[in-house]
Amino acid sequence: MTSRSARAKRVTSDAQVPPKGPVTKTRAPVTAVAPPDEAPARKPRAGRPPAAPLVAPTPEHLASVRGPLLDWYDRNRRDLPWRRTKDPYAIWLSEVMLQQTQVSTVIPYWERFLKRFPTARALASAPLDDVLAGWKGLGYYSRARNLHRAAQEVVARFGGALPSTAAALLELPGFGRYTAGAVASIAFGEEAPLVDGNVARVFARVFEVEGLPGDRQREATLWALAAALVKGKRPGDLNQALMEHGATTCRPENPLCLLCPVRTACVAFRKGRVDELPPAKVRATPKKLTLAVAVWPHAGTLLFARRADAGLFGGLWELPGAEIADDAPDTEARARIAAALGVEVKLEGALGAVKRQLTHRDLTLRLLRVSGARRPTSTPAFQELRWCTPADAASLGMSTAMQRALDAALTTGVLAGG
DNA sequence: GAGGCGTGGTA
DNA sequence: TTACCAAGCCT
Repeated sequence: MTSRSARAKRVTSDAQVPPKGPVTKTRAPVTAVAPPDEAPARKPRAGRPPAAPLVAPTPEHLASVRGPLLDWYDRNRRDLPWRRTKDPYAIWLSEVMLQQTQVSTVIPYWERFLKRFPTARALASAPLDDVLAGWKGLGYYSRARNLHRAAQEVVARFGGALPSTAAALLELPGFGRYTAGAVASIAFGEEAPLVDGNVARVFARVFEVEGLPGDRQREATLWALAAALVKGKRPGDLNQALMEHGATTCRPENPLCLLCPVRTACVAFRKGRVDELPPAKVRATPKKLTLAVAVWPHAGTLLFARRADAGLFGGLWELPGAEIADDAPDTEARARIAAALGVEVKLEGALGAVKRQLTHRDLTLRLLRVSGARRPTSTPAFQELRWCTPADAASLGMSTAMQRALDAALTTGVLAGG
């Protein structure tokens, strides 16, 4: 069996990207995918470059997927906490947390967060700082900022009640096509389609949708399929069934085809192409990012800084950091920190480094113990500066990377004995 | 539209 | 250890 990792590609930043085929602005040929018992009819137009076919399934083929999938879902659905509520706000929260994040990771966050911010109104009236603290460690922190903004908009424009259509939801910050479809269908019963990574994979196999992730034609095909399939009863369950099926059975690697409820309707299964659909995403090599991080003890506290809202770890607290070259000497690192803080600092010693692997960054935090005659209380490089004890810092919104750096710094005993 | 944006699980 | 990957959105 071909493993996905063997097929997966990785490009370095200076690698040549394979040239894309000639682009045609004319509509690609429409290919009807025949039900598995019949031979597929493919009629690419002569004289044109091959384009991803727009899959147009027959009503029979759709029905042969829809029914068995819903039956399977009724028997196999996982008992997830957000499936026990009909509260649109709670469902919305689950969908945002689940973006690019696995179910098992989300569950404790969802329960904690909902307890702390039980309604859209409660969330809207909370300081962003508290919201980010509730998101601490979950990653992709712009989700929390957008959620907070959207809650405020919901209160201001809709009296605290989430709008009930995908079209209206799409106007809110943090709602893309997927999340709008998910909340509209699951919380409000609208026949709104959704396509996530799971659904894309399921469709690629069942309907033999070609093309790489991100390809426009492919995306259009997937959304058209989702829209066709969701028409009917229980649209929310149908959408969840698709995702659940993709997450548990039609997995990226080692899919459980023998347990698959739609095996007989699956074109890839019939053709033996399950392992080659969908093609693996081409990922860029993470870029190196090195930050000099200031460990500045004073009277049982350390200096913390709140990052700008945009960009990496936006709005989060940190030991004040400044970007440096990977091979920068400590003297240069000290200078960068001094510039960021707007005061002179003295280098007291290096406290080692913490490395973190992000999806897109190879992050190194170099800890430098510093001191200074003038202790800063504000500086343009950061939204806010604050001198905190470790206990104070525990309740700040902070990335896991910086939490590790802080733990490492405290382990060295910088605060011991004042 | 391609790249930025986190983290933890898994093989 | 390393690399891939997961219920995407924003610019």
